[in-house]
Amino acid sequence: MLVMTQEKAPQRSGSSGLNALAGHAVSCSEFKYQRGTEIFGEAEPVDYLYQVKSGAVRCYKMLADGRRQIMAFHLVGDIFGVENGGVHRFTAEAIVETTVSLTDRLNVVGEEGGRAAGTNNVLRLVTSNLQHAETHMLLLGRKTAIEKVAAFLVEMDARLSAAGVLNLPMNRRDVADYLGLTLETVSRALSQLRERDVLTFTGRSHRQIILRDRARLAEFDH
Amino acid sequence: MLVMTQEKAPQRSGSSGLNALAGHAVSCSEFKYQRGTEIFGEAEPVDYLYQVKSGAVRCYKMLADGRRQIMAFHLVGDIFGVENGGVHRFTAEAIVETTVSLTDRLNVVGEEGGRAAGTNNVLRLVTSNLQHAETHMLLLGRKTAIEKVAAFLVEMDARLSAAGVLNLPMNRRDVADYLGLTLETVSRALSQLRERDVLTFTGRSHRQIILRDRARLAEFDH
DNA sequence: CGATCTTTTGAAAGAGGTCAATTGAAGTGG
DNA sequence: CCACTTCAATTGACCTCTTTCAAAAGATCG
Repeated sequence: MLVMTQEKAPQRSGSSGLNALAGHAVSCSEFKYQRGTEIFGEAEPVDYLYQVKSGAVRCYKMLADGRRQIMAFHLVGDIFGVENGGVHRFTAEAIVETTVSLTDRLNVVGEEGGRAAGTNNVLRLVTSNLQHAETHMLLLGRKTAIEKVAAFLVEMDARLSAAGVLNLPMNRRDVADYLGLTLETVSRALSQLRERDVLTFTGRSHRQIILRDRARLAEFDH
Repeated sequence: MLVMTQEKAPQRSGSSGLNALAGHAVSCSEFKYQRGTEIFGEAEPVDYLYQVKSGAVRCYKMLADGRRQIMAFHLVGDIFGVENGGVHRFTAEAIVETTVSLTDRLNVVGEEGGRAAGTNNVLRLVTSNLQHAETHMLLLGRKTAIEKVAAFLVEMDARLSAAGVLNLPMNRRDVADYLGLTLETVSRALSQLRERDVLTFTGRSHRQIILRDRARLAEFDH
């Protein structure tokens, strides 16, 4: 697992070498991953901090028999791959063709040493991941299928709704593995919300969703 | 929620007479909470860092209709109550009579500023909480009832097994709310493990559990 | 256009939840 | 020490939500 395979090796893309983290000299460049390819794997050593420039990433854990739980989706602007021990605790994969900017991790920790006015970047990052995890545990442990799907739509709406259209990069199985459901149940919940005029699909793809009644959607998401 | 009620007010235990509330000079003292009382509530401002000296604490979130999800149990030695924003994201309660040592949070951050050789305390703390949350999401989203209960026993065994006896401070409802189950399902799973000779109860209480076959227990916990 | 992948939908089965009754443990006051 | 009460845990019967299995319709792509 420690060897970079051909499939997974990042391809350097030709764009700006500029630094996202209010930056330092260089230490940062961009890579492109084809859809479905692994960015890093569980138990691999941590080398970098990643930021999504375009595309989307899923981070997940798996059980021995193949059951998968997606901990989080990372969309444009999100930073991920922070660990404290030297090893990744989960796998990260590109959901669609994804460009990621790679920052040398030690360099970032160095910045933190600079201590910009009371709050430090890495701590804030980890804390916001923890916050998301806590909210998600409540969802996984205690919400019904329709509540889970509604909560997912609300979350995605806040993240990537452009011009009133929710353009999902992930498929139903990804959504299901994020919510602790099966893909059929996700599909049924979406159909139910459509029947009740909470949402519509744009003509073509069933991954483009228009939220017609956010108030009523919010009612489903307790 | 911001007012300290009589029930919830911590009782100073007989230790060092130094003042935690006044803030800076000395920043650590102990408080005792009766079982079932709140240590801090959701949306309350963050003032301190807590460490369990004796007893046990449950941290949970609730939905409007009363469904509860316990994010974590904190046992002797555990530190909890770390937030980055200024407000608690969940409620913390004493499960049994519990003594907690209270540390001024800013003071701790100050120490962190000292930067003890590369690793920083608060970051490590938050990261280990996040790690636990990630593992727990896998459990909540993808494990069966018996797998959840087995995983719970393995976790508790590692934490508080003394002299071969697991002495649980929490009741079945707490366990259920931790695992995303009902208390009846937890009870049934425990009975099933007992029937299969994986565990026994000590004569008296059903909160004292003897693990008779850790290897087989681990098989249930995938 | 054919092949593959995705999504939806239906029917049946199953895991866990709900409701209810019973037993057991713990604490209280006489 | 013994009723009496209360809380905790177990167990059973039934029900429901979600999963599983299967088929078909749609979308995407070479």
